[in-house]
Order: sequence, then structure tokens, then C-alpha cells
Amino acid sequence: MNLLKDVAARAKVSPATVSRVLNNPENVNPITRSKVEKAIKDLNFKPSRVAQRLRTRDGNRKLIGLVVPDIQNPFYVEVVRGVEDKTYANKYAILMCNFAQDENKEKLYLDIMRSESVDGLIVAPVNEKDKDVENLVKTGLPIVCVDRSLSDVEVDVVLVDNEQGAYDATNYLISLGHTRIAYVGGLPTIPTTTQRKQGYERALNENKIKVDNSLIKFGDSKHESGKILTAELLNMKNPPTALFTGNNLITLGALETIHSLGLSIPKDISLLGFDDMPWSISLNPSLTAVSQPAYEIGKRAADMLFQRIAEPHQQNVKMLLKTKLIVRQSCGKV
Amino acid sequence: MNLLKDVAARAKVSPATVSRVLNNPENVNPITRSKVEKAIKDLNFKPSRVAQRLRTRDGNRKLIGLVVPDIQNPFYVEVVRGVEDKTYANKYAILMCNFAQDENKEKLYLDIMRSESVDGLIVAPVNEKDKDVENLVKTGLPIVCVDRSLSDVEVDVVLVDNEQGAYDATNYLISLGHTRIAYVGGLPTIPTTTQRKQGYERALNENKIKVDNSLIKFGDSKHESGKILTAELLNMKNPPTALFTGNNLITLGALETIHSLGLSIPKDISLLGFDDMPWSISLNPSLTAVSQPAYEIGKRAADMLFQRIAEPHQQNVKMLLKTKLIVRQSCGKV
DNA sequence: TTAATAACTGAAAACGATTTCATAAATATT
DNA sequence: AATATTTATGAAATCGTTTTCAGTTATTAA
Repeated sequence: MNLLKDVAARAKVSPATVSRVLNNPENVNPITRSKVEKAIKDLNFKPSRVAQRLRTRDGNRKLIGLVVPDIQNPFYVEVVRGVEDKTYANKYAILMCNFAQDENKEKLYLDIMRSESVDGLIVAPVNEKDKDVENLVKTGLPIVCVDRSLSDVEVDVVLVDNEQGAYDATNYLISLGHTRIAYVGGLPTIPTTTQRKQGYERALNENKIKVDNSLIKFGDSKHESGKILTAELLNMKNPPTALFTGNNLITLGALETIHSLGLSIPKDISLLGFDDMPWSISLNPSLTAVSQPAYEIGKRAADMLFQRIAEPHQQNVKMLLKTKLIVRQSCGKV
Repeated sequence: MNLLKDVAARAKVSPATVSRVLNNPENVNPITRSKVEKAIKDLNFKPSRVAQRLRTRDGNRKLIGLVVPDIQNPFYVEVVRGVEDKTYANKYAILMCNFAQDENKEKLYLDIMRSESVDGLIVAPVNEKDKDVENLVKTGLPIVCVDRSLSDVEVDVVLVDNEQGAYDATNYLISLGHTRIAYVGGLPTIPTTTQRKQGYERALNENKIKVDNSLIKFGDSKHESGKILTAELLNMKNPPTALFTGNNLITLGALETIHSLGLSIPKDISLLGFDDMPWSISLNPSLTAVSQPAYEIGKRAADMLFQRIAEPHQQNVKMLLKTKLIVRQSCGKV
């Protein structure tokens, strides 16, 4: 492995000059510069980013962290892509960790982020009171939250209007004549779960439909829990006529249960999912869904982070993006 | 941010001792050790992994790289999870990059891996002649390839028997009476694409069915290309009666096109996909598929990498895992 | 009891880059 | 022509750890 000093030796200059060629080429003599550049090329020299990061004080370490709650959820995959496309353009690397909705894992990964000296961090905190993320914010590390905000601390954030999205979805089901609409939520501790529940309840209330708590279920935001909760709902003596599922994976779990019970959608039961997926149109039946601009969330978050890295003391901003109801064939009239 | 020397000062010992408590607690006096441990706790000290990595020569840097061809492909998501579960247990961090089947991106990310001084690397090379990965192997960096091997260099690798999987799939279609079976492949440059094609052709040959090159298509392994190629096939004057799709995303694209043309599966056309997905059962119709043990691939690869990091000079191993044909409802008799 | 060995600890060098400071040479100013 | 300024470079300090080496104290062996 060739080091900067090897380049210096070969080009017969000091290490300082090589470093300048790398970082401030404008203030080294063109002749010297080309000698050094040749040596760099000859030796196929690549500076150690580790040494660079150790030495560099400011936000030029070319590494950002991305802490994702669940890489199996296609929503986050899209967010990741959005972040990545932006960071790639800037030759930043991404240190990405998936904590799988596990608070301990999140804590470990946040510690790692800190001690890896990332320039900044994009994270979807486990919950609104996430002390670990809060503490990290307090250290002054540039942080952008996505999908979920923090309640006790000022931070940049890119969100989607979950309440409104759920409201629209529920209203749509009501417009089809449904009154027994179940909400199959994810982890009750994460803000999106409760915001979506609020939108759901607002729609019911505005339509004078009594909220029936036996139709509201919470789980762990994963596929398996979607299956189980849906089974519970459909086995009630007086089952719902429509299911509003709280995320991607829950929707897929619900689909699986419905099919395994031999029920037909939308004839026997209507299904409306939060989160659209690239293959929603290919599901059986094609899925009516609340679509979030996931890729854009990622892009905007990355933009915001680079902004804040450049200007650490600017005011915090909260960006709220809209959802869109995509009507396909999984909901029918009652 | 508290440093090791702050801990040392508070515990009234030298930095060396603090470092020992961190790394070799067994050879520091218990009394001193607990003083230091208290100081560490009091100051909430977390060592800088950057400094640690810079200083540490051997394979103890607690960081491995993971270079993924396409994070949108659920197959790789499962692989990632497998890798992650193993590495988490060892308190390793993963530097993960998604090169989206883009060779230039791959090159940049590999450079980053090298200069981030990772202990080792898990990668699915863009192709069998991938010079960039080869060069990295030659530097002596511990590397495990997954899903795709390298032809010109010795390296540890975890593969699936793609040829056999495709053979089984094609045979199954033939057993249903199909003779006009199309193969909708991904990028022709990646080994899995050609191996699957070989299995497909072997099955045809063994059954005395002439290989019809107009029924073999290649694209870019993504959703969109699955849509386009399927449309081309179905618009032929004499279209195939069955489609064997070369990966996940292509399958989903094919499904979309088939539905948009108003065709019914399996009545009008049979569909068999390489790669199973968690929601294959919920597709319209539920999908018959060749399932790869993706999660296990990831786990095994991580195991193998830790092995090699521990024993850099052991012999290279190639692990071949089996696929499994999962019969559901997307294939019918002709 | 003394010599040999083991157990602890600290000072200082090292990892591989960047940056400050000083200096020499080149150019501009009067 | 003399001085002031700019440009270009190198020496050395630095980032935050680990590790070597040496030295001191405690333990064991003779």
C-alpha cells in the first residue's frame, strides 16, 4: 500500500506539497503539481480516508451516517436510494446501519456513528423521545431526521403528512359505504403509527362513525405481525368490512392471511395500505394505497444534511411532504 | 467530546493504561481497572474508531465493507440481513454501498472501502472479470464474493447453483407441456444471468426442444427491463406460452406487463420466476418461483469473512448452496 | 534472604494524513 | 535600486488512539 510519503519521495517534494496537490491544487506551482500528479498516478495512490478523517476537524470528512429502522421495508429502501444518489454525486460514503426496529441495536449503531466521526447523520429515530438520538443532536453533530421527528429537541426533519394521508384513506373507505373499518397499526411507540391512527379516527369522527377500539390493533410493524393481527380481526364474531393497514409489510401480511382464509378481495373484505410499492399493481388484487414520496424524502434529507454541514448554525427546518391516494382494485363498495 | 486522555487524567493513570482497560483488561490490576472503568463511565467515553483504525495494523478494526449490486432487489436485502445479523453479534460495523449495477459506482465504492481500511469485504462483483475487485483481492484484503464469482483469481465465494435451479424450473415448465418457453434474462454480463440461461438450455436440449433464440432476451436486471422485454415477447406473432424470468425485479416487471395486456396467468401465459420474495404468495396469481437461500448466503459469507480475517492464509473455499422450486399458481398446463 | 521472574504501569513512538509557521525565491511597488 | 508583497515549499506539530520498551514493584524460587 503506497502512502503519501512514498508519493512525496517519488516526486522529490515534501509530504506537505503532496497534500496540497490533493486538497488545494491552486496554490502549488503547476510544474511541481504535475510532477506530483504523475507520481500519484504511477503509484496508484489513494489517501487513507481514516487518516484524513482523524486529522480533519470540520465537516470535510466525506462520510455520512444513515441509520435505517428496517431495510426489509421497501419504503426505507427508496429513502436509502434517494440519499445515496445525492451523496454519490458528492463523493461521500455512507455508513449505513439497519437497526431492525430494535432499540438496542439502534443505540449501538449510533455509538458507532459517533465514534466513526461522520460529518452528519440521517436517521429515523425509534420513537419521538429517542434519548440516544437526542443526545447526539446535543453534541452538535449535524442530523436530519426522516419519517419520524423528535419532540424534545430542535432538529431538521423531513416528514410526510401521515395524519392527512390516513384521513384521506379512511374517508375513501367511508365513501364506499364502509363503517366497520379496522386499523392494523405497527409499533405503537413510533410516531407514524399514532399519527396514522389519528387521521383514521378523525375521518371516522367527522362522519359520525363511532371509533370501535376492538377494530384497532398494534403490532411490531413487520410482515408476521400483519398476518397475526389480520387473523384476529377476521375471526371476530362481527369482523370489519375493510382493513386499513399501517405500513407496507403489514399490508403484505394481511394479504397473505386474507388469501389463506379463502376470502376474496374486495368482495369479502376491502384492503387499503399505507405505503405504495413498485409491485403494488401486481398484487392480487392490485392494491389501493397511500403513496409516500420515499425517494424524494431521501433526496431532500441528504440536501438538508449537506446544507447543515455547510452552515451548522442555521435555523432548523421541518419539511412536510404530501401523500397521495392511489386507487386500484382492492377496495369495493359495501 | 471526551478523549482517552481525559479519562486518563480523571483516573490519574496514563493513557496507555486506559487503552489497556479497553483492549486487554486482563493485564491491568483490578483496582486500577475499576478506577478507569468508573472514569470511562463518568465521562461517557467512547473511543474514536477512526483513531483506533488508523493505529491498528491487523484485522481488529471492527469494520467490514459490504458492496451490493442493487438494494432494490429483495434478494440482496435478505443477503444484507444475513450479513448484518452476524456482524452485529461481533460489534462490527458495516460500511455498505449500493452500486446499482453501475460499474463506475462500484469502482468508486471499492476505492472508498480500501481507503476506509476495512478489515474485510463482502461483495457481489459486477462481472466475472471484475478487475477492480480482482485488484483488491491481490492486495491481500480479506474478501468474500457472494452470488457472483471471479474467474481469474482465487477468492472465497458463496454461490447458489443457478444452473441447476434454472434447469429444474425449465423442466417443470416442460413437464406441464410447454415447449415455447422464453427466458427473460438480466444483464448479460453477470454470471448468474448466463448460468441460468445454461440451465434453461440444458433442460430444453435434454427434452429435445430446439432452443429458439428469439425467445431469449437480455436486459439490465431491473423492473423496467422486465416490463419491456415481456412486452416484446408477448407481441410476437407466435408468442411463448411460458416465461421464465431471470430475477426478482424482472418477474415483477413481467407481471405488470402481462396484466396491462389483459392476459390471465396461468390461462394465457405461465410465469415462473427466479428468486422467491416474501410476498410472492400474495401476487396475482401467487408466484411459482426458484427460491434462493438469500439470508443464509449472507450469514455464511459473513462467517467465511470472519474466518479469513482470523486466518488470512487458509485455503480458499467455494460454497455452493441449493435452490428450491416453490410451486404455486402461476404455471398451468398448456 | 537473595535472586529470578512476573505483574503493572508510563513515556514516547507510531499510524497516515493535514496544517501552521517559517523561510526562500520571485514578483510588484515606489 | 531598494523595499514590500506574493508565491511556493518544507519542517514539524497534530489528530486520538495503540503498542513497544523500559522501569518499578510484587511475587515466587532457590
